Amino acid sequence: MLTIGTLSKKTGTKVQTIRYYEQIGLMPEPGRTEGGQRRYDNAQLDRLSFIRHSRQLGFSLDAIRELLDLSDHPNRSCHEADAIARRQLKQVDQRMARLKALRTELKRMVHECSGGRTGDCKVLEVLRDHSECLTEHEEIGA
Amino acid sequence: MLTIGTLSKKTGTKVQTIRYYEQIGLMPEPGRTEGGQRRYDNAQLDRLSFIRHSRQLGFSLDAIRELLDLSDHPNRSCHEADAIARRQLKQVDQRMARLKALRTELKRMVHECSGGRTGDCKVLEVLRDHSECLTEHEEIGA
DNA sequence: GCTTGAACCTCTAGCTGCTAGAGGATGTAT
DNA sequence: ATACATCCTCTAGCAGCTAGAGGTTCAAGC
Repeated sequence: MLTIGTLSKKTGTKVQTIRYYEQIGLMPEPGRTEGGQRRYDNAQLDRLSFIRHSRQLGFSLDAIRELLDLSDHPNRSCHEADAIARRQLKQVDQRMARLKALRTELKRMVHECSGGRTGDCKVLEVLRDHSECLTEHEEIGA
Repeated sequence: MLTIGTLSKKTGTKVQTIRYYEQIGLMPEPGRTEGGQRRYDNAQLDRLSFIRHSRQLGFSLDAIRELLDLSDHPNRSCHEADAIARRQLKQVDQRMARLKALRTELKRMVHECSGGRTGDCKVLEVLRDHSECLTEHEEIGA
């Protein structure tokens, strides 16, 4: 039986985050001691590791909820899991493409900075005038 | 003189967002009609465009605050603006590197999916067991 | 001048995915 | 018995918006 602190260390998840996952129903309610402290078993350790790893791969908590559900039913078709992963891959591809465009723009800005007064600063000038941009980058939150 | 709605259309910023920027002090308090409606001039249009464009390039609102401040003082050295842009570029580079690692992993997951039962699903298996990963990807929020 | 209706106003609450802190109870080692 | 690390719940906060309720104002058409 693991305390929440031990689980925290083993998975690299903050204690507060574990409680948060329980609150939103991603982690099941664990057993408690007489005094009311949470105690976890290995199944729960596995589940949290799964969540953690999925987060590291960028899956949203909603997607993880679906993936966990699929994982709990080994006889269903894995078609859905595959679809979720593909969706995630697509998102990553899109984000990378956007970042690439931003990078180009940023590089150009920095490259052209002559180190003089802010009045002549290329960095600020580019920010002032979108028309100077070589690439389109309409989306925010890349 | 522009209404908030016109400003919104011209900059592609939602009306609520413009009011939010005013609330946090990123946009100045505009003039008002007798009835209390906001009216903007071209200086404010420029300022919002600057903010918008900076957001598109991924700058945080705090960074933008600094950049705006620098932009308001044309005689200062542009060293700081350059530093902010370089910092941003570095962040973009880091995010891209992380995304690249994630992409590799996701691609592998999806590629190995055989389309059978979830019990044998490679996607879920990889999520279950981090040790199967070829790359490290410790950071979240890539 | 009057009516209509789109656009404006303020205020509050919500989103994702946590994180931090207050104020107090529990568990374990000595 | 005592110390003190860890646990508990609860509330509020972070970025950066977004949405909705409930009410007012503006401008155009008649």
